[in-house]
Order: sequence, then structure tokens, then C-alpha cells
Amino acid sequence: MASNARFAEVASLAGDPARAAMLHALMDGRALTASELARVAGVTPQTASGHLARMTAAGLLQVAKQGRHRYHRLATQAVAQMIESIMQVASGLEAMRPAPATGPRDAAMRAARTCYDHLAGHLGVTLADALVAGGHLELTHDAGLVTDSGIALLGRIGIDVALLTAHHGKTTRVLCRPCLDWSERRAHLAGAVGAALCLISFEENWIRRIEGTRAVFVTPKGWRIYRGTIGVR
Amino acid sequence: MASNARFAEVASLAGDPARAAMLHALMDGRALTASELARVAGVTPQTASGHLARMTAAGLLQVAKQGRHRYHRLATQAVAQMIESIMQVASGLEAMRPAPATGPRDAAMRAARTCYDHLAGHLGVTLADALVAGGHLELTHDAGLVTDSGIALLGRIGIDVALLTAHHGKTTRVLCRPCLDWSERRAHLAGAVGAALCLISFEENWIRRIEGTRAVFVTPKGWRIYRGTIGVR
DNA sequence: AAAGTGTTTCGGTAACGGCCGAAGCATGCG
DNA sequence: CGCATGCTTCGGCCGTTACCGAAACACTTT
Repeated sequence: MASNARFAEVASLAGDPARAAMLHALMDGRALTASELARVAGVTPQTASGHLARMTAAGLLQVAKQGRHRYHRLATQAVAQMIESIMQVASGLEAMRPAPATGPRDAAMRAARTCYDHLAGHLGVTLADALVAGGHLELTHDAGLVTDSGIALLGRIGIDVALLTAHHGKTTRVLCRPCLDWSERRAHLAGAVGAALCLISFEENWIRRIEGTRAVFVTPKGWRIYRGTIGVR
Repeated sequence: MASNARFAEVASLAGDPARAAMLHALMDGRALTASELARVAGVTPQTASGHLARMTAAGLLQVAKQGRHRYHRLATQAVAQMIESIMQVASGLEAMRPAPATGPRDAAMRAARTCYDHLAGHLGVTLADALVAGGHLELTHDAGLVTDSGIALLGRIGIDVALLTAHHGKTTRVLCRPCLDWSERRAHLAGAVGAALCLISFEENWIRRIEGTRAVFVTPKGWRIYRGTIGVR
């Protein structure tokens, strides 16, 4: 097994506090500049630059230069999924820890945030719960599927499931994936359907991002849709 | 986000070559002694002991003392999934590398092996392909489900899908999960169904483990079942 | 009780890697 | 054309940690 060295290299890259902070910051799927990442990691720009170069060389990150800025983003979905799964294990250990000091920003994060390309936090699990309760969705701890009633419901709010499937060239309704929430310790909705729901929520102004964070808040219009159509609470 | 430190701790633990080798060795789900793990990692027992103690303290491993041996195993499925996802990213980088020297043992590993609790390698993807081709299974890159015809087929070879679902207390057929193969670069079958198929294959002597490795070989009886009933090749 | 094997603890060494200050390239603006 | 800004490279310091030899510990066997 010669790939052992690669494995260790990748894990080791994620295993540094500064780099971990950067990766977390990139989990919302957006591309950030080197300076922004330096700030969130709490290091000087030149230190951050070194980290970013290494992660890019290793294929974890993808960089696009635009003017005098360099925008960094996670290279692939696989990287995002890896980070999720590490968070998963890491949060599992936290169970036996004293409750961490919870600032106001943390409260917003726990209430609703994006996780790479989908919704997480209390909002995320609430939406997933409502969809499951309404028979629109079936979830286990490691797989999920959209029912016929779910296809209809999603169509009503502007998501064409057939289009999502067509994009993958397969004829199935298995386009969702549970993603265990590190704050709620419950499954929320990831995968193509989760991403589509998140996207349309931004587009239709059901949610808005809280500047500079991964946290979001739900607009009154958003609550109407979530409650009325999806059946939340 | 106070969990950042935990995240880095976990990733960092996986990021050492010696520890990575141990984790890989434990991916077949069995429990190994400290000495065995020291051998596979290429370090002395006292070094291995330190590594194992740290990983156990961090919750990655679980240890059971039995006589003068201490058996170490992965603590949870989440840990196995994390390792998978890191392998995923790591193997993605390998795409542009020269082909690694492939010894005879590597050949057996590529042909068929266990991956935590299910089957991987050429055998794994071949089985998954056959099930998909026969309409018994539907897979995308991040989810999967068993069809009615699949439930019938699995029942014929001794796997009661209803029993698997009952165990999770939910009424769904979404008990499988695709798991990208690092050698084949294709999806094979994981999740509850994948685990059940692997288990029954061992019990019925369709496959046998090659002593001391994760590799397995298919018995003549096994080929009869795989070809005749599942429709391989 | 004594001998032997598997495992852990301790101490010391060596190497790797993160960090910053200073200086060097780029790009955009006045 | 300079000057500012964003980013990178270079050099040196320092903390962390993997590693092994030696010795202690635990448990089984004779």
C-alpha cells in the first residue's frame, strides 16, 4: 500500500490548527482571499501564504487569481466531505467535555448556517425533520432518498428533481445524503437536493447570510415558505 | 467555533505515517494487538504503544484487554468513514502520479479485500455493478437504495432487508451507501446492505480471508452464487 | 516462585515544521 | 511614473513530537 504516505500527507495538512481554521472557513463553498484566510486563522499573511501553497499543491485547494487577489476554495466535494467526516469524529469526542463558552455569534451559528453547499444547524435538522415527517424524504444514518410526494413538493418550491438527476445522467431519486450536524448531533440534508434547497433559499430570499460568517438567518418570507409549504414545526 | 482544536487534534493524529498505517490495518474492522500494529507501522513496540495510547485517549480507538494482549479496534463507524474519506482525497491526488510498483500482495488486495465491514476492490465494484445492472440497486455518487427486486434477490441469498431496517427502527429501503474504491476509482457497496453481504459471504464460505491481510479470495462456491444469482459478469 | 512474553513508562536525542521579520514580485490606482 | 496593496519567498528561531534504548510492569506458564 504505497498510498499510505499520501494519506498521512493529506491528514497532516488538515491537522494543523491554522490550516484547519482556513478549511473550516472555506466550508461554505465560497472562495476567500489569502488575507481573509490569514485573519480567520490568526496568523500573518506570509504564514498563511505558505499554508495555502502547500494545500494547493496537495490538491486540497483550488486557486483563481483575479487582479491582485487570489481566491482560494476547496478543490472538490470530496475534500468538503472529508472535512465533514473529521468534524464528525471530532464532535463525537466533545460529548464528554464541559459546555464551551457560547458567545452570541456561536448562537447564530447553531441556529442556522451553511455547510459547504447546504443548510445546517437547527434550521437544517428542522427542515430535514419536517420533510421526513411529511413523508417527502426517507433518511437513515448513511443514506437517503426522495419520495414521489417529495418530488412533487420540491417541484412546488421551484426545484426540478428530474433536472438534478438528468445532470448526473442516471435515472434515480437518490440524490440526497444525510450529514450529521456537529451542533445538533442529528442528521440534516446534504447531497444534490440539499444543495438545491440551499441555493433556492438564497435566490428567493428565504435566508440571508450574516456578513462575514457561515451563519444565516431566516427572513419572514422564508418562515412562511418553510412553515406553510414544507411543514416546519 | 471552539471545536477547531479538536478537529486539528483528530486530523493530526491521522496525519502521522506510523499511525496512518495502523489505522489502515484496522480498516477491516478486526481488533489487532499492539505488537501486530507495531509491525505494520514499522516501529518498535514502545513507539507503537505511545501512538495507540494517544489515539485511544482521543476516542479514535477502543481497546479491550484480554489476558496479556490488548486488542485495539476502531472506536466507531464514524472513524472508519473518516478514514475512507481521507483515502478518497488522497487517492484523488495519485491520479497524476507514476504507477506504483505493484507486488503480488498488492494484486490480491486490488482483486478483493474488505473495507471496514464490506467488500471492496475489483470484486466489490463488480458486485455493485451487477446489482445496478440487474435493477436491484440504484447508486449515485453520494447515495443509494435497494429496489423491490433487490429486496427479493437479497432475500434469496439469505439477507432479510426488512430485518436490517427493523434494526434501525425506520421504514425505508435506504440502507446502502456508495463508497468510492481507492484502487478501482469506482463505487462499491457499503452501508448496512454492504455489510450484510460481506458477512454472509464469509459465513457461507463464498469468500475466505488471505491470512494476515485485508485481502480475500472467492471460492468456487462463491463464484457460483455471484455469477448465478447476482449476475456477475 | 521463577522465567518468559506482551506492553507500557521514562529519558534523551534529533528532526521536522510553524511562526514571524524583512525583503522581493506582482497588480492596480492616483 | 511612483506609491499603495496583496501576496510570496527567504532566513533564522523555537516549540513540538516521533523515535529508540533501557527498564519497569502485567499477566501467563512452568
